[in-house]
Parts: sequence; C-alpha cells; structure tokens
Amino acid sequence: MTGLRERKRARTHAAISEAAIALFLARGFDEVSVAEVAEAAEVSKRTLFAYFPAKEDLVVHRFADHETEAARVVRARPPGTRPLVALRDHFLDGLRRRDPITGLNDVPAILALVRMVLETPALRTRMIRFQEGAERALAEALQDTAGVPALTARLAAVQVVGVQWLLAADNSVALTGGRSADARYPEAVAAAEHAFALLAGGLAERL
Amino acid sequence: MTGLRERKRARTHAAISEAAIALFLARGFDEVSVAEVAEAAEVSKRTLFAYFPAKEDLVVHRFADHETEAARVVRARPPGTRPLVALRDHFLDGLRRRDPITGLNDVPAILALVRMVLETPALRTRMIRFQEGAERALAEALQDTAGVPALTARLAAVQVVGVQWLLAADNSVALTGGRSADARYPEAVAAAEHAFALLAGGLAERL
DNA sequence: TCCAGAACTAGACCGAGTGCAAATATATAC
DNA sequence: GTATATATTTGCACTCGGTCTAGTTCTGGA
Repeated sequence: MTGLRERKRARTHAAISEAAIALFLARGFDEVSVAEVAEAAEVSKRTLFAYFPAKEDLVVHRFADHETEAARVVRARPPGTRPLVALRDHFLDGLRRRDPITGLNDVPAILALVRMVLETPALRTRMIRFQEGAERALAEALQDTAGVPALTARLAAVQVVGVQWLLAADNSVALTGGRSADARYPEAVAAAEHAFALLAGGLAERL
Repeated sequence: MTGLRERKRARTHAAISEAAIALFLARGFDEVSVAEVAEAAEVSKRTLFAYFPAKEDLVVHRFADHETEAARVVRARPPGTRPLVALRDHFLDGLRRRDPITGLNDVPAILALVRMVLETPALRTRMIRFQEGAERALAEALQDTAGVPALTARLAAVQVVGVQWLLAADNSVALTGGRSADARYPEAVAAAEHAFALLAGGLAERL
C-alpha cells in the first residue's frame, strides 16, 4: 500500500513545510522568499511548487482539516440534539482542550504560528478560503440533517462560522498580549457562551 | 479649492480606471496585464501604481463608499428606531432602488462588473477587505449609539454584514442566470425579510 | 519670473509562479 | 536481473505584479 514513492513524497512534503515555517517564524513571512525555503529544504523551487500551490499554503495547509470540522460536528451529533447546541458544546470543548483553532493555545510554537497567520495579510486572506469552505460545508450539513430550507441553512452557516472566527481571533489577541491560556480561559468561555446565546436568541432583544 | 492640479488628478484617476475596466470586461481580469492598462490609459506603469495600490483596486475602488454604509445607516437612524430595523429597511430600500450593492441591478454594464468581481478570485478576495472594514465600522456605530457591550456589537456586526453579502451574492447569481431585476425582486425581498427575521429572532427556533 | 514641490517617466530590479525539455528515480513486466 | 513505462525532480527562461532610483516636467504661489 504505502510504497517507497508515497513515503518519500510525505517526507518531502513535511520537510518543505517545516523548513518554511521555521524560516517564516524566525524572520517573518514576507521577509523570506520561496527560493530560500526551497534551498533550506534542499529541493528546487519548481519542486516546492509541485507540493504547495502557493507560498501561503506552506503555512495554512496545516489548518486544512478544520475546514469541514463544523459540518462534521453537525452530522455526527447525537440524535435529538440541536445543531446549534452541538456546535456550541464542541467549541466549548475545544476551549477546554486548548485546541489551537479556538485561539486558546499558548504553546509557544503554536501561538507564534497563529499570531503570524493573523498578522500577515496574505495569510489571513488565504485563511478566508477555509472560512468560505467551512460555511459551504456547514450549510450542507444543516440542510441535510436539520430539514431546514437551503437559504436558512446558508444564512445560519455564515453567522456561525463568522462568530467562531471572531471568538478565536479574540482569544489569540489576548494570548498575544501576554496572558496565559489558563488566565484567559474563563473569559473565553463567557464570550463563547454569550456569542452562542446571541446566535440562538437573536439580536432583537439587544438591538 | 479645486485647483487645476486636483482636477487633473481626478481626471487621470478616472481615465485609468475606465480604461482598465473596459479592458477587463472585454477580455477578463486575469488576461489583461497592468502594463496594457497603463498603455491604454496613456500613463506609465509607475504612475498607474501611484493612483491604485494594486491591480485589483482598479476595479474594487468603485465599491469603496459602501464600506461604511451600514455604519452610517445605524448612526443616522431616527431616534427610537432599533438599529436592526434601520438596517433591514435600508437594505429593502436598496432593493427597491436597484442599488448595485444589493446585487439586484441588471443594467448590463453594472451587472457585468458585479459578475466579474464575484467570479474572479482575486477580486472577491479584495472585496473581503471591504467586508472587514464594514464589520469594524458597524461594530463601532452599534457600540456608540445602542449602548451595547463591545463584544455584542462586534458579534452582531459580523452577522449582519455576512448576511447582507450573502443576500447580494444570491441576487447577483439570479440575474447572471438571465432573470431580470424586476422578476427577481419579489424573491429578493422575501429572502431579505427572512434573513433579517432570522437575525432578529435567532436560530434557536429552527436549529 | 523664479522657486519648491508635486507629478510623471523610463528602466532596472525583485519575487511569485509557470512552461518546457531533459535527467533521474521508482515501479512493473518479463 | 534487465528492460521498460511512469513519476518525480531539476534548471532555466519567461511572464507578471509591484517597487526603487534618479532624473524630467509641470503647477501653484511668492
């Protein structure tokens, strides 16, 4: 199954990405050229682009899994559970587990990476594609499993995904400001609960 | 006040943008180089970049005004009006007026431009900066005039702006599919009313 | 009229990304 | 094991967006 070819490919892929991220973290994404990354990874520039379609992907491919995470949560929820509740509980669980995607992980290597993504325009821009993908996948999941019209599902997906990103960005900003994940945790939980309560109950009461 | 210098600048700005859009509409955004645009506008490439910071801005600068539109609507609402109601009414009025920003304008030149923006990844990406700016401005307006906490204001802004874009994109897709703005109008109104009702009442009832 | 500063220009330059043809490594058939 | 088909890698030239430099032209104001 996993021939030499496949294994070698996987190793090359990892080697390029690791060389890239090390250089980017040390000197900044914009201050390192792909030629330098290729040299550090001991491949040609041409080969680098055979593995990663664009410079930004050297970094953001690590977050690719999360694109369909919300959709999976909705599809895998226990029968009788409301989608919104499943999403909220999953997010709160992510906070508890210090899942990097919640912005609440202060392991230096991870925090530095998240910071770089949020602070580098080109990387933020690339991340938005994941956000769009997440919206689409979540909308489909809601439509399939909650028996709700397509428009409603899509509107809900936009709201949920947008809110989750805002929560994660806020947490990341707090940690970047020097707080520990443990110190931020209670506020992160409060913010998440407030956000999901707002999603569930609507804005009418407050606006 | 408006000396020759200023007028000349404005004329050059318009000339470059018009030359660019004409070429882009004729052959596609990616198939025209900035060098060609500069040549068509009879300026040097360097001058072009003195007026527009990036190729994408040759197109999207036309939508720049709308960045603060939602915020202005909230700030200018009659006393006693709820922000969400003001935003909904403004959007519905935009539909009635066939405001291009609602996606419901089928004047060929405008529709073609909107289509190009939505279908060209680089342009869509650039538009997202406006979306982020709109979120920030709206959040501030809500915080200033509705006496609501900062987090609540920001969460609401993300939801509102995201929903408005979705509605506009849907309308544009419908017109691109060949329908007239008048034919689409009733659906557009229904979709908008549904969306704002969802924002106001929350997702709990349906999800 | 003259000067300071703004606007413009040509051309070299940089980095991201692609196309191509040659070279090398791996898998498979015999 | 050899030969052959198929991936993979490579160097190199090229395009395009965008910047830098240095020098030129134009405009507003004293």
